[in-house]
Amino acid sequence: MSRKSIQRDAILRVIKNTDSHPGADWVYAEVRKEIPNISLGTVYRNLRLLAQAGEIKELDIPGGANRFDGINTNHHHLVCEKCGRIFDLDKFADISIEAEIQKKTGFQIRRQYLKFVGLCTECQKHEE
Amino acid sequence: MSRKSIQRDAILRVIKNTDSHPGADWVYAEVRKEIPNISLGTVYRNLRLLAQAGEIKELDIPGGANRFDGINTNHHHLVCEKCGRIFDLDKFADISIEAEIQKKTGFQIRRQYLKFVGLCTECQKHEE
DNA sequence: TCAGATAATAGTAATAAATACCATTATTGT
DNA sequence: ACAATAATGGTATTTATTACTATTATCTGA
Ligand SMILES: [Mn+2]
Ligand SMILES: [Mn+2]
Ligand SMILES: [Zn+2]
Ligand SMILES: [Zn+2]
Repeated sequence: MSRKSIQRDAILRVIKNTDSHPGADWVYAEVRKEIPNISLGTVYRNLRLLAQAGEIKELDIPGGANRFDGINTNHHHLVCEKCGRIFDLDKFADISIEAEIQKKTGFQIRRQYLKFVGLCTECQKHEE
Repeated sequence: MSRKSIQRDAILRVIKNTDSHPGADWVYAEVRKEIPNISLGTVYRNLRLLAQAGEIKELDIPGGANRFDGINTNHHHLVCEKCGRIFDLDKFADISIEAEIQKKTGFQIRRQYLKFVGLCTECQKHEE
């Protein structure tokens, strides 16, 4: 990722300016408002590159497309399995057993992902 | 899932008898040794049903097919991003902030997933 | 015991997400 | 400005997973 491009800048700006944890398709639609002929492949490639570079996060979601997160600080997520929305969990930032696990298992930990799957308050209302 | 079938029994037995967290394709190959003409769709359908029923777990893996886990007790995972193997993390069983989160956010938590992504001891050796 | 109801399957077609490819364009260091 | 080459757009392809449907297997209860 050694040269810059207006496409990558736009993609990064879009993802940094929402807290909705969007998928690649939403990012594509947003960036197209600025750069109408941007390729979907460019969006995927740059989202991947930005995630590898640690500028954004990529989230694996049960039964759906991957989602991206412009916030790269340590935090975790609530995933609603009804509406698909993803909420941040800032307060409980760190699962601090990482060092202990590294020592006991020898596994070299690079990233940790904690997600709670369930129903958001909205969707609880609409359940009978 | 009200009627039983020999296909579903075989699928469940296969997944309960390995600790390798296999994908659907591996389960398919294994069950075919017993039931050579079983359909891949049947494997997928039953893995999903068994996961919904809570008999097995389904794991979302970065950049790969979903994996399944015959152990349905509370435990978490180490995912090696080089070889793709998944290791159990039994000792540190429970992220116990669940009740606190439910109270503070109102989110109704049904399942929790904690995974650490990095390099297993094997793959660390083969890195320069 | 067996006949009707219907859940489950096999085989195949279709979908959706993500990646691969490649000729063209844009960026960067000199 | 120019050469080197990273990055893109447009398209084709792959891969995982689901949908469809005619047939088969399971279950219930008369
Ligand atoms: Mn987030
Ligand atoms: Mn496990
Ligand atoms: Zn919801
Ligand atoms: Zn490994």
